[in-house]
Amino acid sequence: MVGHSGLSARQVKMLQVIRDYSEEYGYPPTIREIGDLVGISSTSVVSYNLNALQSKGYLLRDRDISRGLRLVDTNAEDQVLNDQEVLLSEFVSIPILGAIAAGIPLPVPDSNDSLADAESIRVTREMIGNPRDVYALQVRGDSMIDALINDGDIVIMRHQQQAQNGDMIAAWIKDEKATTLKRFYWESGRETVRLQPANPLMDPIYVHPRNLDIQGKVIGVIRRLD
Amino acid sequence: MVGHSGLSARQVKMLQVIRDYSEEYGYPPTIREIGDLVGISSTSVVSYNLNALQSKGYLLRDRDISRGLRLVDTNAEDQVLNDQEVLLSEFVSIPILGAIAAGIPLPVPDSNDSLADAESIRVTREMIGNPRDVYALQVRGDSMIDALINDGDIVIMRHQQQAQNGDMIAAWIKDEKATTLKRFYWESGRETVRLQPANPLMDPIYVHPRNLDIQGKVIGVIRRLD
DNA sequence: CTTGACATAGAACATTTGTTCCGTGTATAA
DNA sequence: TTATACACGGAACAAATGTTCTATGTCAAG
Repeated sequence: MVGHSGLSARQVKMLQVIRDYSEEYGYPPTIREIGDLVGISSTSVVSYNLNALQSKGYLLRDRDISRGLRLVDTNAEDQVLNDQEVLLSEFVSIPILGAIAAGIPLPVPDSNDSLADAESIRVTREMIGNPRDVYALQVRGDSMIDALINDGDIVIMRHQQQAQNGDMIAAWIKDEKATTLKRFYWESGRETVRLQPANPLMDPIYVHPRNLDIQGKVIGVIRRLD
Repeated sequence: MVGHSGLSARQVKMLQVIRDYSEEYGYPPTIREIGDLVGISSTSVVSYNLNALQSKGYLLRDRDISRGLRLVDTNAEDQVLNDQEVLLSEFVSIPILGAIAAGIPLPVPDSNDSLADAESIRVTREMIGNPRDVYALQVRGDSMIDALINDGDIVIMRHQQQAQNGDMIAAWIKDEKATTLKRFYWESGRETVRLQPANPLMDPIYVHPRNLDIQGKVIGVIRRLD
């Protein structure tokens, strides 16, 4: 930066401060902000020097406009943005077949559910692996809190009727007429199934296998906040 | 003009008006000026739509700052997209910058974090909106249970230091030297911030704004079960 | 020494400008 | 129907921010 003849040290500094501030925030500083950055306690002095700078042709002021400063010496500074690299990848469209809540049975996918007429969500393939028999459900209400799943979340399921130990499953408990999402463990010694909430603070429940209807395996949860 | 998915016609026009105005005057327009140029008589409606644009990632607002608007530059990104096929825009690769846990500060993204050397996760674009300043963190431990987020989950964040009411944010609470994920609410009457856990059974905590360091906004959670 | 231009500081003031609050209409779901 | 969420409009409010006014000190010219 050259050619600041006729400017006081203070005015040069003010110009610099205005440039830096504008660069950082995308809009010019206020009189008080300039004062703070340059070390001037009085707004009138800042205004005074801004007028001086204007009359010397270094900037323009717009009267009564907050931040109404325009640097005349606008060197176009091109900011280099670290743009996110966009990569190609495979994806799959998963139909959202309906809702899931504690009190209602899960919708069961059948061949009538074509992708065409259902709402759907697209995810990358690595999210789900093999897309066969995969569908999604939207969570209604907060009855799945124990599974760390909240209203509005989308649960991605694979339709299957068996489960292995440790699988997170969606199950219909017949006695209670309730749907639940829990991890499945077969307690061979006691001939019962232990359903373990994801939340470690919650206690597991034990059900007889005949009282249990496995609806599918949870293979993912997607939560979109806005 | 590409990539205005999810915006109303009014919001698209607002973006255009803000761009043109900033270009012409060197500083952004006020709410009332935007209203005049777009044809909105009420300042609250302009503000309302500015907040919508912010939550969709198109700009940043600085609270209580006159003309406190920063356009997020989608230009560079669009440039990349135009070079490639449209299909590429469906996916975004998000760098996983590190871990998040209650007791450790969050990693802060900077320009050194290139996509090349970080682990990354691919998601569909509709999951995150504008990919600028977006990064991901892997959750370690179960200290985020209150936020319905568990060990191994991946949290997708947008780096920003302000928040609006209702935003789920990642915050560092200085007193307690702890990171937390909660919904942000400014209690204007009490001059404090209420941090509300996602789990409705948990009580909110109240912190003084000076004791709070907003690290970013949570825009998504991804959980992969195997 | 006195005068006047210049530069400054502090405070009061006025305007600009963002925020909040209340009400309306509409579309959708219960 | 009723309830709810969303988008909007208008007005009052509060915070921010620019302007003005008075006063002080310096310095060179008369």
